[in-house]
Amino acid sequence: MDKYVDILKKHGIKVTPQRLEILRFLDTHHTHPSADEIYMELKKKHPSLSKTTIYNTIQSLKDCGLLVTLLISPNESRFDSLINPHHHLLCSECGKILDINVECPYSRKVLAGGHRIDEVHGYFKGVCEKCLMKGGK
Amino acid sequence: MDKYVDILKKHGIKVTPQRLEILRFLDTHHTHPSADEIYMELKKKHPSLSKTTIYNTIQSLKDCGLLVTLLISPNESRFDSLINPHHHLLCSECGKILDINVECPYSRKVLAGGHRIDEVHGYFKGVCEKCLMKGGK
DNA sequence: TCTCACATTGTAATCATTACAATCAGAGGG
DNA sequence: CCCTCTGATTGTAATGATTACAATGTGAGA
Repeated sequence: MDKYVDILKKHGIKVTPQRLEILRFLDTHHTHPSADEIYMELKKKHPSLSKTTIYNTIQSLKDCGLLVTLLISPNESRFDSLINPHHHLLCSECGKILDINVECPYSRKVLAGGHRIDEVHGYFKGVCEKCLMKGGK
Repeated sequence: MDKYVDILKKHGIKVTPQRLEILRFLDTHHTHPSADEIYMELKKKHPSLSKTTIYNTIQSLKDCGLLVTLLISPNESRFDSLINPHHHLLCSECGKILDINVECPYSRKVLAGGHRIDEVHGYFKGVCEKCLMKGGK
């Protein structure tokens, strides 16, 4: 049986082909795609797919804690299937979003000051190593 | 002479009443307003103000390094006049964005891995102390 | 097989932001 | 003090991501 069927069942949401495809895509492509990128890619194999379904499914997966929304791109939301907490770098040259695994003292969702912390996001903006090499900027 | 006149001159951009008002508002109201909130507030005193001017000025101030864009709210950009780097908490109860002054090892724009870092953003999502007290959530 | 709750689809609405063209303003030169 | 010219401001229209909504499809359990 499919690994992703199990995951959906375990989280108590209905298993559908669309949800399976979206979950599989996010789990195997850690490119932090936008909703439109997911849509364009999956439409190839599943032409009747609707963009509304993308948004609905993203919401469902988020509710299950299987997905996080990255707030790094000014134009659109990017999505990342949740494995372990990590930070992200948006490269202003190539536009790619890279995973950054730095030690973060606040990843553990603990914070002084009496606030309750549910999510921790760490974003860097700059130029990635590859572009620095290429462009000499 | 006005403090804000000096700031604009020092950064080599033209001094205009609109820019002065927007800069003053951001410097005296650290509520992380959206473009619309700035617009609504300043329109009271300056009825001919255009929303395009808000966006243009925000861009100019950003280019000068006087302003940073917060991408913590899923719906819109929030703006913060830059004093010292700090992190932010978005409270899901009251919707307010609070400054969080925690020690962050990456605030100094240094990062291993060969990438060039220009901006560091730390976002927390949760419930602020005040709402926790009130709601008992 | 039937049924019903829930998922999917497509279209239309919403809303922040950007593009663009016309007008305005103010610093500097005559 | 007026002219000029560059850049700022304004208003309207376009863009594009996301959401709302209504109609249709589907699959698990009776």
